[in-house]
Amino acid sequence: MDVNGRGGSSTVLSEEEMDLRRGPWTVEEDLTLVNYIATQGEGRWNSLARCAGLKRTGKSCRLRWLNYLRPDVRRGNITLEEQLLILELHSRWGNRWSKIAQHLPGRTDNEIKNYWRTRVQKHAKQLKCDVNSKQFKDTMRYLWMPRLVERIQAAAAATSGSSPAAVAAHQFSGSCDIVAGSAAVPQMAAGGADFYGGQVSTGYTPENSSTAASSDSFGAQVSPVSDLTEIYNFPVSDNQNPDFFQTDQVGYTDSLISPSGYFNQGLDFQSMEPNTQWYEGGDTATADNLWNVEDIWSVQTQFTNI
DNA sequence: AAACTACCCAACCGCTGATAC
DNA sequence: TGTATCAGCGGTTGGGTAGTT
Repeated sequence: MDVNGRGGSSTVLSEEEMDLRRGPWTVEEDLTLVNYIATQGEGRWNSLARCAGLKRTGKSCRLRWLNYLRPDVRRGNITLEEQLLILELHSRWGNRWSKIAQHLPGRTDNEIKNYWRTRVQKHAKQLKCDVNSKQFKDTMRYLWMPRLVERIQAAAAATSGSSPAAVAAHQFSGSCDIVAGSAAVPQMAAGGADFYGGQVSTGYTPENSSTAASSDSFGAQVSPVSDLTEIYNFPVSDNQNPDFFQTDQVGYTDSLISPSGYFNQGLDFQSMEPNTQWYEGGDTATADNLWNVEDIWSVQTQFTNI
């Protein structure tokens, strides 16, 4: 069976011969694609593109559907929980965006990749270190991630003491001696799949089209500065004296390199299945700027002294 | 107000592995 | 077995927008 439409009398036309369109999708194209998939299903993208009457490559149709038109595509800021997960999974798998995306329901590999390149790599650049360097990985592992945990915990506590997010944050913080000062604690897996309860629902509307409006019209309220910049907003950040920072952070620094520390144990994300409904409500308001220049330099100084 | 810069992200490109013939 | 085509992945780019000078 030629499921891909190959062979037979079908001829493969060049893009020029087919007068294929490129560039941004129009609302009409979006609707055509959505309606076709609604009735015929997805897959076999090249034949789908032809049968639907779209002057696009199958590749383009697939990408548009997966990254934008799918009803379960989640839009808006990357939440703190998602940031934490991305950092952890990237440390484990590297640039395996698709694999990482499987653990963030509703997020696309493209979105995660963009997040990483625009936010995370920017900070590596600010720290004047390679994103793959040990220094930067340590920064992520021992500073950003614990700080994210703190913020998740704080956010959860502020909203509700018994919400799934609050419970999760409690469990998560309990597993981090950097935050809670305890090493003998349950790991992330203790929270398991219900670490973040909640539903993903972002229905497509014509307004969502990239051509109908700019990126911020579909709710992607992106912070002008990296989400991660907030991570180092320590109380001492206003103090320009590096000695003050180091003195104040002795205990913290010690815990960072504690062999029994939480992040030495690592997060047990392996127990998390793809498509797990793990976030609550979509906290899009918390992914904002946290990290100022002084903090960056403080961190740099700190690591050069470890 | 205009010019410039930085940022974000949708879309494209090139490659690889899988599959059908 | 070789070839053609497809799906999917990661890397890259171009355009729009917001902020700054």
